[in-house]
Amino acid sequence: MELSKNYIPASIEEKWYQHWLNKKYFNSYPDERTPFTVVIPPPNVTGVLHMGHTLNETVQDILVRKARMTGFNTCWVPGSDHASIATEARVVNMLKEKGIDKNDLSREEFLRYAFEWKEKYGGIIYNQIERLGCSVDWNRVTFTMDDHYYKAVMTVFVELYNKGWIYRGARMIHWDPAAQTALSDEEVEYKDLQGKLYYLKYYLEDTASGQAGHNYISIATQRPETIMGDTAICVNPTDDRYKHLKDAFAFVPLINRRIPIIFDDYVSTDFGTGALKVTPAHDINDYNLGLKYNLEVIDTLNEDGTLSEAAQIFVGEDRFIARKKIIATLKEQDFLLKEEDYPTRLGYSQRTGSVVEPRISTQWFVKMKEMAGPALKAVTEEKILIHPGDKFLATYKYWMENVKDWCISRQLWWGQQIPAWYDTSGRFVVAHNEEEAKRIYKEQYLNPDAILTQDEDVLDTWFSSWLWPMEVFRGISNPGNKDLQYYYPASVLVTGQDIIFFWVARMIMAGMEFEKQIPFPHVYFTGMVRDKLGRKMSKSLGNSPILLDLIDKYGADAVRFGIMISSPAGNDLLFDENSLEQGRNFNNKIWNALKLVKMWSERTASEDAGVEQQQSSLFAIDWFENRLRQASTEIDTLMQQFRLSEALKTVYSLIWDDFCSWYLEWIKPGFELPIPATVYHKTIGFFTNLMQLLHPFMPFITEEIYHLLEDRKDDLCVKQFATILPADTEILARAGLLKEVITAIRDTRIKNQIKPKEEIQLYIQTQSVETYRNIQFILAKQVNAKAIHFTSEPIENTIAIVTGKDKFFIASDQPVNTASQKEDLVKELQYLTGFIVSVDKKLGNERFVQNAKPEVVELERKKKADAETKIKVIEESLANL
RNA sequence: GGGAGUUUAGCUCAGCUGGUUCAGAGCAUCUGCCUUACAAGCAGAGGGUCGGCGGUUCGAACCCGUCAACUCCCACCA
Repeated sequence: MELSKNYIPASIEEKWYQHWLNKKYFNSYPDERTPFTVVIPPPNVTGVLHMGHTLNETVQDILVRKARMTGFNTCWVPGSDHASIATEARVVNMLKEKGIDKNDLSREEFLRYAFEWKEKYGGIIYNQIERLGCSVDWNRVTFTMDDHYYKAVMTVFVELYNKGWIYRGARMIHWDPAAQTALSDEEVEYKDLQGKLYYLKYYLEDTASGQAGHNYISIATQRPETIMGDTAICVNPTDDRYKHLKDAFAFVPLINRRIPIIFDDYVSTDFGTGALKVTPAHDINDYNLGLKYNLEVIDTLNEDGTLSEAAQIFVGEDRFIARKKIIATLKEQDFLLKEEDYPTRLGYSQRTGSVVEPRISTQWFVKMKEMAGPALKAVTEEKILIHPGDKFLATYKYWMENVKDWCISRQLWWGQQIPAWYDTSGRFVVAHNEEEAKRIYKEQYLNPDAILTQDEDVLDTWFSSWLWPMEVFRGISNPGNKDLQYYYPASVLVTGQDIIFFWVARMIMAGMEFEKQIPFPHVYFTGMVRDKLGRKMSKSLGNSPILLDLIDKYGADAVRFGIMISSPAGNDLLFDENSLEQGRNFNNKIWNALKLVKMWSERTASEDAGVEQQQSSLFAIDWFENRLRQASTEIDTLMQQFRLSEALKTVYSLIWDDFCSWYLEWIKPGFELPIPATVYHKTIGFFTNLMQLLHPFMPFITEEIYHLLEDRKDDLCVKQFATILPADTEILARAGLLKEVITAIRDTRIKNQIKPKEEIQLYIQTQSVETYRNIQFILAKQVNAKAIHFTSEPIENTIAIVTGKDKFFIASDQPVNTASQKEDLVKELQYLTGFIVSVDKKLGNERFVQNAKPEVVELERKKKADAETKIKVIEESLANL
């Protein structure tokens, strides 16, 4: 069979994914095995997967594949999230481009468009998950608006409502004027920016005339466009500047509304002018003041962020334009005292990016306090472990302890419609469906003929996502079913740290509330993917690569490798295509190793190699066997600790360095010579083991090679890992010594400008000739020695090297440079002498000998002894020069 | 304003219970090689006051204190 020069991923990836699907390896059904369950954090149906998803899915697939090969019944549930506000925004835009205005559509018509969109983009996402090689159970695809899911959300809403944990009320909420909907606190992102503080004159009432007098009170504000909503001025009661203003009134500039001056210690005397304009409709603090002092609430903004009729002036103007115009007007009419720069923070809608407005609005809320308790306990009692823990534990705790009620209603169409039905007078009932609503209404209000209409609003996306680990197994819609019992709780949740509050915390709450059980015992937080300069990936910066392009260019395995190798656990990942290149190169390295080994297959022979070669090969096999055991143990441990990047590095180095650079070179037969059959088969076995170790990380190439190495009926994908045997450290140490000798001699060759092709004569002066007997063949080959001789005397006119206790003499055609040799040896000698001084200092210290552990002291003694013998050997060599 | 985290080679990071796996890895750099799998490769090398200062200890990258820089989260001061 002819193997291509380099590894070509495309057709191989396609072939094996299809094969795995045909074999139904990814489909899971409850059985007697222990389950390993992972539920995908459902990507939004709004678009394509970004690098954050790529990292996330790769991590999950590694864990799942490893578990599948370790005897677990693995079930990885894929799916997507309807992403209410984000998707609706996209669909509205898409319609706008087609010349369709959402407002001209009925709810049903709009939803038809939205579902079309979902079909299209959901498909794209699933295709990408497939291309990455994710071993998800495609029979279990779940969408957060599936019928059963919808039903589950209704059930949960009704249950919590009946428990008194969901309520409806007018509250100050964050309003997104672009999407024209309420937001939860979590959906608001704050950004620091440079704002301006405007100092305005509010003329005081002249008590005699009842009109504005000449005196004024100066007030600082960032938002002059809200003055028309002012209903009071507030100062601190202890502020001497304003004590005389008790029971006084002032007039709002431009509109001349008469407002009282009130006193409350909420106002700080040292900020601005110490006087605060109170606008209850547009500021949370002002709202609270308003409640306290029973102030009028004047909402001067429309839902779309333009000024309302109540503002009286600039009606219909956008809030930001209105601000500019008002400033100009205030200036003209001499109300503006001064303006100054002021660093401030503004809240932005996470989804639409527009500046949010605090606004009083009637919405639905979930009481969170009760649910926070058990969810906090689950983590503090370590029933749920967060990885990496130290970073997030405090954040999680703080949030749970200070959690506020959750605004769950959204003025959108795309999502689960709130199951509340109103009569014409505003009375309402909450029910699973309209029929039930009618029945309940009839019982409650004794009016069978009332016309009920359902609440227009839908629920926050996260109000469905928080049920994900349960409802993907129909846990809410079909309580206690077999799948739920078997698969829930999931084994691990892998997600981004940015949604710890949106999703993780709430899933834990929901799990504890509805299943009385944690949803997962482990949470693994991946970092954020940034570009190589550390910037966030964004469309506008153009630094967000397209996953499918990367897969086309490098192959899925290389993408997985690249993103994992540069992804330290829990830290942000600086994405650099360079690392994908490294992954591609790794593919080629493996591919070429395969080519080498396959070449030998045509030239196997019975044991007719020379004795030396046979011995050497046996040594190499013995060593690699144990190295493999050692590395496998390390990899296992690392993976259990979720240190996947380090585990991958270990496999990488095991394959590239140990297997390719050392082992294969050691057993490589001479040019066009046959290889002993046993050595060949051992090597195939090792190669297979390596592919198995690597498979969770790079599934495609490993499966391909698994089948190219030998004709097989089974597949690597489901090949179970064998029990790892303990490694023989003695053989590992001997190989270590051999490598050290080889490297030292190669180094010497280069330093002495001995051409790579030139063969040398190597003399070894050692006390233990036996050590070298069975590795002679390897040694000679690796340093390009024509022959190896053992000697008891130094050899004249050669280059001498000291490694450990042994001396090596290199005879070559190159003239021997005694001076440089001498220099090297003297340097080494100086180092060792200094080393002994420091060790002696330690050993001479009584307190060290007394306090340190005996092993440590013993070790120091050994160090000293070793150094002393080495010094002796070097001194001898120097004497000979 | 509150809290958490980070600081080790040019870059990205390991370094677990203080002591030989203690100063490491990968990438990058430099030198030499088209050596019979691989130049997307091979062989070799250089590179660090472990952020600063102080302390504890026989012994500190590691523990304590302090200062500095950076990052993130949370918070209603107009």
